[in-house]
Amino acid sequence: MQYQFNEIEKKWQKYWEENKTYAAKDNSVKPKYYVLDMFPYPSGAGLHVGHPLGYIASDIFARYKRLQGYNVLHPMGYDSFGLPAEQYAIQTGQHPAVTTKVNIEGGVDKQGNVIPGYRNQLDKIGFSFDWDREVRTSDPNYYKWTQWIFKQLFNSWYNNITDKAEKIDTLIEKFAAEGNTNVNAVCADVANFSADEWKSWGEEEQQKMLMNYRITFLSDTWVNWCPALGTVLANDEIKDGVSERGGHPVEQKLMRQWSMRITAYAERLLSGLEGLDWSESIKDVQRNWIGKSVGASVEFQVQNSTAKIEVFTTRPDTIFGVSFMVLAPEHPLVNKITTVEQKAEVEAYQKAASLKSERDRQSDIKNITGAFTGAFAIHPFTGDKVQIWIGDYVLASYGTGAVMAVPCGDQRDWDFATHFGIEIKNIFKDKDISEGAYAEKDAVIAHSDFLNDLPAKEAIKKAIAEIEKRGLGKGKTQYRLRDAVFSRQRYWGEPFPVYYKNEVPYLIDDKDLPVVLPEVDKYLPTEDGQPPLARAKKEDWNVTCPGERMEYNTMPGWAGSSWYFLRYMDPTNDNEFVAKEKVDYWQNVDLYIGGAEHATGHLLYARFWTKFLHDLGYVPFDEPFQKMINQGMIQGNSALVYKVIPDTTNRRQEDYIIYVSANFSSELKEIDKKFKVNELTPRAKEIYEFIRNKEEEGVVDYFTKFGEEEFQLNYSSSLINVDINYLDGDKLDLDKFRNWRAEFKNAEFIKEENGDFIVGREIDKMSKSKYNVQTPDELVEKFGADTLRCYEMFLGPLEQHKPWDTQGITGVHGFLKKLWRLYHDDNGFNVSDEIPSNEELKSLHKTIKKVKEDIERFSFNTPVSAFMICVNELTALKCNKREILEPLLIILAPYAPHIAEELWAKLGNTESITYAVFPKHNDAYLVESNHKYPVSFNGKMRFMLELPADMSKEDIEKEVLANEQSQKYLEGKAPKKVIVVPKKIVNVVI
RNA sequence: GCGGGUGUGGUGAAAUUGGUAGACACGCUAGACUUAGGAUCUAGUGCUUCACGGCAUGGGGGUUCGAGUCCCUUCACCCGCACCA
Repeated sequence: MQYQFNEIEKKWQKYWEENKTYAAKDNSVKPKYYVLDMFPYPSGAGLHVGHPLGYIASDIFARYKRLQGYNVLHPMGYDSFGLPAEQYAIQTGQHPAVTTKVNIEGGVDKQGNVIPGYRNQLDKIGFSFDWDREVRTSDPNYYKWTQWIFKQLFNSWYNNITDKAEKIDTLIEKFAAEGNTNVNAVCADVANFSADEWKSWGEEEQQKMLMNYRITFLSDTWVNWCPALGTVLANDEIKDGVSERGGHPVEQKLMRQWSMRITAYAERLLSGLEGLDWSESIKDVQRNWIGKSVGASVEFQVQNSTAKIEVFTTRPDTIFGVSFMVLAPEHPLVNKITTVEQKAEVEAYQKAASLKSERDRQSDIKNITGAFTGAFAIHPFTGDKVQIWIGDYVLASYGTGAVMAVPCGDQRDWDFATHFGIEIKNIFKDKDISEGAYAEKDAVIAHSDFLNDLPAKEAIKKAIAEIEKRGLGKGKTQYRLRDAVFSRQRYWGEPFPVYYKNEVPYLIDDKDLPVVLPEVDKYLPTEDGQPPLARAKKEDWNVTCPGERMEYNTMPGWAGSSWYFLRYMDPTNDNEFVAKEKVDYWQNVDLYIGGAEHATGHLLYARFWTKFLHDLGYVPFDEPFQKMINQGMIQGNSALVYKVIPDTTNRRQEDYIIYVSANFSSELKEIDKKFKVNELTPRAKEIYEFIRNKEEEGVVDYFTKFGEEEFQLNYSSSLINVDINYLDGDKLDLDKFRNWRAEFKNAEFIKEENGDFIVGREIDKMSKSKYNVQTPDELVEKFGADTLRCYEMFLGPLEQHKPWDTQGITGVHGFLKKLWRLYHDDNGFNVSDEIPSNEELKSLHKTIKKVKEDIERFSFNTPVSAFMICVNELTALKCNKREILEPLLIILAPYAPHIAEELWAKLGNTESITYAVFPKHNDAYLVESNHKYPVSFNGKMRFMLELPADMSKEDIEKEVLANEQSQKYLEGKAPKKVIVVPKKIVNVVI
């Protein structure tokens, strides 16, 4: 009886759906476990084999946890707002909501392409998702709550004293009672005001003041404007100076935008990483992105001026080494302090710097440039005059846009000083700074007054104390993290629950949420450059706008994905974003699986929102994802064919395109240059003759003749990608290839001796344009979902990147067939109730032990091998005993749930295997009476010796030395030492 | 430059605490059965040597009775970040 995987899989997928087998219970006596996959964007291209890799791993873990008695939450949904659907809408006029629906549910797109649909593709793989909890960020019932969270952020401020976000009401009370003098908040630069002043202000003025404190706030900020996409981008959406999506140029533009005061959370986002079970590299990326530096801010008085220059330094211990100062060219003080003599030079420099893009400045770091302002600052301790320069190695956007330059301790300052011939003071004891700065923090300070003889680390503390004592500045911590821009000038995103009255923003009432995305005539900006939503008239919106207009921006992609894991706990709640008792039960995500590319985007924002919701008491935890695994990328394995077009002067070359099997590429090179026919290697001669024959047919001359029997082939060649579906291994199916496109119809092929045509290989990203996309659907059709699941895991460690290769899939498929045969004979299902032998029990129990241990350490590839070994052993033992075969199904079920269910049912079980009990291994079956000792001499293994497992060390030593084989290796000498490790090895040292 | 990661047969890989390196699978070779579905089974397969043996976990060194595993050093590739004061 054959293993009919297609029938079995359809049957069980239907059963699971009808019986809601994977529905999670919101209250249960079982312990909870939350397994989540990163939110997918449902693109029209559909799934390729790389996408489900992580889903398979998380599904195995979810199923394993159910078998271990956990109540498992394992949901799936869609991050369905986003650029591709909108770009498609701009091109075709089709509403992005329609495109999105087709991409998820399947159908035909506007150009007539059949879209399989994410959901259909996922269903075929047999995932144990609780689909009743599905969410889509573009669903008004979902984004109602994204808008609600936005309102909470708007109505909150960050109190540095309590170190958490608080309701804005508490701030308003303070303002009314005592003004802002005693308020310690994360906010914009604001002047002090009294309670009376506050009360004297009108509504509008008060609102404007509050905007400086709100956690989401409206302000004019320099943003990354991407003209091609017609929108602003966050820092994490830019890679190498161009937009991450599409690779378009980005420029700086001052725009009125919503931002999120994520900087308030910088310290907590940093320290919170400690307790997370994430990879070191992702944590490092986040640490780097947050960029904490501890130091001091110090003020330098400008000579003959009231102006002061504030600098931030991490090395206040080196303050006596300051020999000049550098301001960013954009620094506001530059124009004030520059002397008349230096004015021309400084302005020229400023102009040159402003013309350079951010990217140019960064790529041009070796070129040291700057200009002297002619002004001097007074050193706060020594009273010395120090020159003030401008230079574009100082960034306007970091710190105060100014540095105190310490050339002996900072390489950039050293380079600058050396280049412009500025004095370099050495304030380090016994350090040579003639060749470069000494930047390590382990020096001892010298020539520095009260800091002399102190090691740097102590000097830093002392310097800060002194700076504060003299009122020159204070200890300060600086972060690289910037507030996150939250507006997008796009259509397909969450509308803000905001309207404007006199250009002051106000919130739409909770009872009127959601503010639904209005219909517009076009998905493009208006003629005067307003975002697409400006096309909607006031009455097109579902809410009555109490002001003159609604907000025209929409929220960025990360809005919906920053809290989706909470909505899965309570997806249909109309009264709250998530009910308290549900979030109290489910808590945070126990295991999160997804790509590493979201390190500075989604993963940081979701942590920020979680901490914020925690501060307001809405969620009981302040980290969303406790453990995370980042699956590696599956790369495409492109197939390349060498296309050779012999050139002639008098003939259309396309008539004679020749495709050359990959193994001939070196031979092709032989005839590429001048050659003599009789000197060619046999294979190269083959090509020569092949083309020569063509030549005679066509009266053309592909070969240039140089002398007697000396030729050179004239040709142009290129490598073309062929569809990997036309391959069998590396062999190209020539009939399929000829039928692919008209131009291949009459193609000529130079094949291997055995008649095969071999393609070249290259590892690329999997993409349609390379014809190297493997869809899971094809493999499920051919081999079944269980095979695909096991194979994707069998490929190697989850985190590792690996090229896709279907070669090995037959091995995994064969294993499942072999498993099937254990339960069947020629007449059908046949399992006996006989008592199993010790050998059979041992095989099963060692597999139980290994599979459990491996899954628990997230080693998903090794259990597949363990299953194979077990099935091989049981096949060899001809074991068909229930007591072995029934538990085997349970441990296999997470990997191959369909075949497990089928055989489980055949064994007479009436309930799904999903909630069976994962068997416990019994050590008694694993103990061996004998152990085969590898016997080594001087560390080299020479022979095996089987001895009783409980034999004493002394007896083992005697047995080994008495063994006749040992005599050969001892060569009559007495051993110096014999190392015996019971049940491991014996090593004889001679 | 800084940070993180990876280097093991023809290929994907295994070896969890230092203890038989290469499990399991692909591929390949030979054979059996059947002569078609990409079926199934058996044997072999790191390199080298006729063999005894020797050599092998990117390279070099060290610790150890014993190192893929620990330490030092070096090379290659991949991924982040990058004038961050």
